[in-house]
Amino acid sequence: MTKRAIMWFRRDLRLGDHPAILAAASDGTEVVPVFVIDTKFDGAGAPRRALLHDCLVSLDKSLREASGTGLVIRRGDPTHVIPMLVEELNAGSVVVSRDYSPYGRTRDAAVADVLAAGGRSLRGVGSPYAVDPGTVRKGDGNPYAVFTPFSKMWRRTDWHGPHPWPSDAQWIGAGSAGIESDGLPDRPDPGCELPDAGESAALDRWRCFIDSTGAADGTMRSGVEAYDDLRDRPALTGTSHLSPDLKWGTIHPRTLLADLDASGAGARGHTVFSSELAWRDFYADVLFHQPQTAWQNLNSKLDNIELDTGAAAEEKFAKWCAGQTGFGIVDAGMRQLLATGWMHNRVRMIAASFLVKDLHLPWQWGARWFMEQLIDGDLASNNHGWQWAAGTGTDAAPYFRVFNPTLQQDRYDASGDFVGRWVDEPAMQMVDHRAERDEALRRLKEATRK
DNA sequence: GTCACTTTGCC
DNA sequence: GCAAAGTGA
Repeated sequence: MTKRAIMWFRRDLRLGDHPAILAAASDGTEVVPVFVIDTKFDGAGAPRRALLHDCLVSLDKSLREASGTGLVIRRGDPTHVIPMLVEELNAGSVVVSRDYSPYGRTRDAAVADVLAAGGRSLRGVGSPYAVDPGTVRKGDGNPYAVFTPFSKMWRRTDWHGPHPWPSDAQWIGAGSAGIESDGLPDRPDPGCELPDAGESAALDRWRCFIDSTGAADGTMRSGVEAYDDLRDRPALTGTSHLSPDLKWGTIHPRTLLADLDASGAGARGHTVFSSELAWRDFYADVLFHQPQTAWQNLNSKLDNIELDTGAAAEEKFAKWCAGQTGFGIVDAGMRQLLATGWMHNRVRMIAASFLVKDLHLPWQWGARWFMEQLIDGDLASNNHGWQWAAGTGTDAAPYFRVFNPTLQQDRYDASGDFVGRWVDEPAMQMVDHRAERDEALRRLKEATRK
């Protein structure tokens, strides 16, 4: 009798360079492609759920083209849905790409327990990272707390090369006899424009970034070669825009790293871009070792810092969310976020610093807002990015490093092109940066007083 | 214990 | 150029 396995997709919505699919399909095993719309995420941000919807449409289409059979979609709690499907389909195992997020680990452990009770197994193969969380360690076996030494070790760690396309997989999915899919629920209204979603769109974006000779400043370089010069200029398309693809796994960082090696991008472009992938792996590693730091200060010494609360704080927060702070680059970024579900990374840092240092609000408020609005919202990268900006996170460096939004704007948007694109009214600054900087430093000193 | 280093920003 | 403290080797 032919063996059958379930390929349970989560945030790995592609067919290429996908070791879990290859593992599921080995020895002629029939593979049922499944995605569970987890009711736990019903309240997640509409832009991200809409992009997920588009990624699922694309994956379903790719499966149908490859095999004439589609993605099996079920809605519910995976700890119930997956074991039920195993029964229904008489599958011997369930194969997944490992999920290292706090919720993902809990969910997968629960699913594995239920399956084991029925004599079946949950098999984790691969992850969304070039180097799995927990792999890169110091000489004494402990994990790194600072990025630079982590990244040096990360670069010395071997990662697996890209995996081949699963051309001989025996897919048996929606449309096959006896296999039913609930189909996709209605697409949530994202409230903003979304980029093209899916694996081929991701590969197009990437090829455009490494192949073109048309860097955004008009020099005859590829995007990756110009990356070091242009990545901090929000008015330009100097970054890859692959963050939503990495979030949903429509492309894998392995693919990117291998292409960088092969492209002759030059040592500098290669190193600067790949270090961004190292940041992604680093934050996943930090969150893996300390899951509570998703929403709690990594540096608990700052737990008692004075923060604003009450109606006045809510009012300041609302202005920040709406892009009505009166600081051009902050407002432009916040409006870009509302209109597109994406924000340039330099501007994320500036907007985050402003919320924490100028408005004295909890970084968690900003992190939650970003998670609600971003199409690339990833718990590890987003929340540890916020902790970095707040000075509570993985930086040996100090809280007293305070961004000056005006100087940042002069430095990275000197022409005013970016701010002008989103803001046309005169600036009425809601606070005095100089005074709030001093106030932030005062609160820090008080909190860290021995 | 020492010493280099910090997605650096500010002045 | 300076500030400035914790990490990592």
